[in-house]
Amino acid sequence: MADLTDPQALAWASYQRMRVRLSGVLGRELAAATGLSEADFDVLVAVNERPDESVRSLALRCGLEWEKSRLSHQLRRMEQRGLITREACEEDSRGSAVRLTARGRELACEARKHYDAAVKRYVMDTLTPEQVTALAEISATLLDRIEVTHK
Amino acid sequence: MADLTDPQALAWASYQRMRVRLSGVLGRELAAATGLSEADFDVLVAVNERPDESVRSLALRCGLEWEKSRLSHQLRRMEQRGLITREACEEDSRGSAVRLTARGRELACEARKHYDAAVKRYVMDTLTPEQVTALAEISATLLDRIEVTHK
DNA sequence: CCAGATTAGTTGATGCATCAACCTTGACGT
DNA sequence: ACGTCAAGGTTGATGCATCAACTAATCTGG
Repeated sequence: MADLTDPQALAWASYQRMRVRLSGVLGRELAAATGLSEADFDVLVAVNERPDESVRSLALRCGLEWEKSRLSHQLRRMEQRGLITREACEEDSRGSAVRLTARGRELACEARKHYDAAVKRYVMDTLTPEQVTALAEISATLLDRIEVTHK
Repeated sequence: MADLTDPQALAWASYQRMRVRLSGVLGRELAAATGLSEADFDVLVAVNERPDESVRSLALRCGLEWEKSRLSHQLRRMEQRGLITREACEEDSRGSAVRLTARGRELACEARKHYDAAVKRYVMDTLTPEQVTALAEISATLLDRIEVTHK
């Protein structure tokens, strides 16, 4: 129950700084290249990866692990900008179905290319393969730890 | 210039998920324990760690690596909630100096304890020492990579 | 079949992050 | 000195994230 050791504190500080800077540059490059935010991007990709024409909000929400109000607000903004459309859902008339517009589909592909390239450039080409593996394992371990206590 | 490999894509997905969930639980626990946001916390700790009574906004900004308008907005909100006070700066009459209120100082200590304990619990006690070291190295490497191209 | 509980989704409010525009004050070259 | 320019900070606008309250449709037990 002791405090953090010095190396631990330094490791944490370094991680925090990296996390902030990295998502900063990735978000900025994405916005510069496509005009999309990361939230836009996540939604577009999630919808586009589906084989079906349209996706239920519910399915999106589960895939993204977002709160329902977050998704609702986000979809409203994206609809206003002409990236998606929303229509009634057949199976459940409470639900709604999301469909990409032509522009939405186009941007989804474009953005995916830019984003993956940036991840490659900033992360994958910078770390050794062993480090990439280590990062994956660390992430998986921490995720487990979180999910153990938070149901 | 190829795409991400499958393991790379999985590693990235895992990292992203961990990043979101971890800062989620840490932020939530901090808020539950103290009523502070992470932004509040960062500012309080940064001010409190100074030996001096009051700190210039400029110094804070550099330490936190925040934009000036971000800090200004944050300080306004914190002032309204009675965590800090702001006064004119002697050396440079453009500047402003920040001082913690009694409540601010108290919360800073309280929050630090809770936060460090949570980092220990979720991260340091979960990873092996080697993994902590690896994470620190990975973070430092990525930070270097980012700073090479940006600035 | 119906009453109560769940669930899908929306809405409004608030805090946080960023951008651009602005104001004041200090710095500097001439 | 003085004119110009840069720097410290504030403000307003917008988008994103979360919470709580709400509506409407579905499910479930009796």
